[in-house]
Amino acid sequence: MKYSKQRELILKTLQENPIHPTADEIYQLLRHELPNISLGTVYRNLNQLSESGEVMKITGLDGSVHFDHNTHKHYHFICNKCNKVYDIPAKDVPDIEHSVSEHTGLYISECELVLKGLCRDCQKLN
Amino acid sequence: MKYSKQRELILKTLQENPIHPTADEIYQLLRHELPNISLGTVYRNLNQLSESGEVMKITGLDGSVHFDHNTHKHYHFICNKCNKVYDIPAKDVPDIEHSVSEHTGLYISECELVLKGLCRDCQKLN
DNA sequence: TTCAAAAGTAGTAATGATTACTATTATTGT
DNA sequence: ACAATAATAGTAATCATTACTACTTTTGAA
Repeated sequence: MKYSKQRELILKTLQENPIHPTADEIYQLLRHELPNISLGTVYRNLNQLSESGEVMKITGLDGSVHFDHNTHKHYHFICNKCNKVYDIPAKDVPDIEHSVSEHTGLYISECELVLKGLCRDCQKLN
Repeated sequence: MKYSKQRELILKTLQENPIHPTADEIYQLLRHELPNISLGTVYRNLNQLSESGEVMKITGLDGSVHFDHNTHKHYHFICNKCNKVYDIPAKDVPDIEHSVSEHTGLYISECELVLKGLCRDCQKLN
């Protein structure tokens, strides 16, 4: 993988905007700095970066695809009211892989968990 | 929601084919019995049925959308080798909702879990 | 430093899944 | 039996994503 300014800025945008943006949101943000970056470039780089493990690709319950620069093991929560995506650290979730593989004999390599509900702010507003 | 033969057959197809088919797979299966059913009809009905809770919509880690007539609480596993989708009964998985809401204060209403790895058959073939 | 191979890019076209639209048909309660 | 309402087939439109192409950057060795 060769260096490119575009890839560097995509990664930087992702780090500076921990809002779990979509490819198009990153594209819109980047156009300020790099007016004629191509949307295809954003997709290509995000896919490369998620292949190489530098970013994480999250598919929401509605099928929308978000990207996350947090590569520590963690899960996600999407608020039904404000639609924000929150990180759930692995320590707040019981060990799923181990439990499932013990009960079923399956070998588990990946585990995606998406929770939905109301975040703390939106609970107050009720 | 009025009765329709199309919706009845879509539900029947889903029950008789517990392979977690996609909308298009259901469409292809149904064309044998109902040669000029429309793909749009399949989508419309699957969405209605998942709205009304009669079927379950699953988004795989790759974003592909599958449907499941099993409405008991359960999760899914997709084999990396044979690509089959398996049901994981809730009893094989620790109580995620409770644990997360205790640790985070979030109110959890939905919980989608998709695991990937090797199924028992594909483990043997290694 | 120079230069050619490899990888990356912008811009555009193509794809594939899903939804919207419309004129027609089926279901339902009275 | 009939009018209101919902559903349908078929087609066109949309949206996210990928593929393609001619051109530009990066990189490492001569």
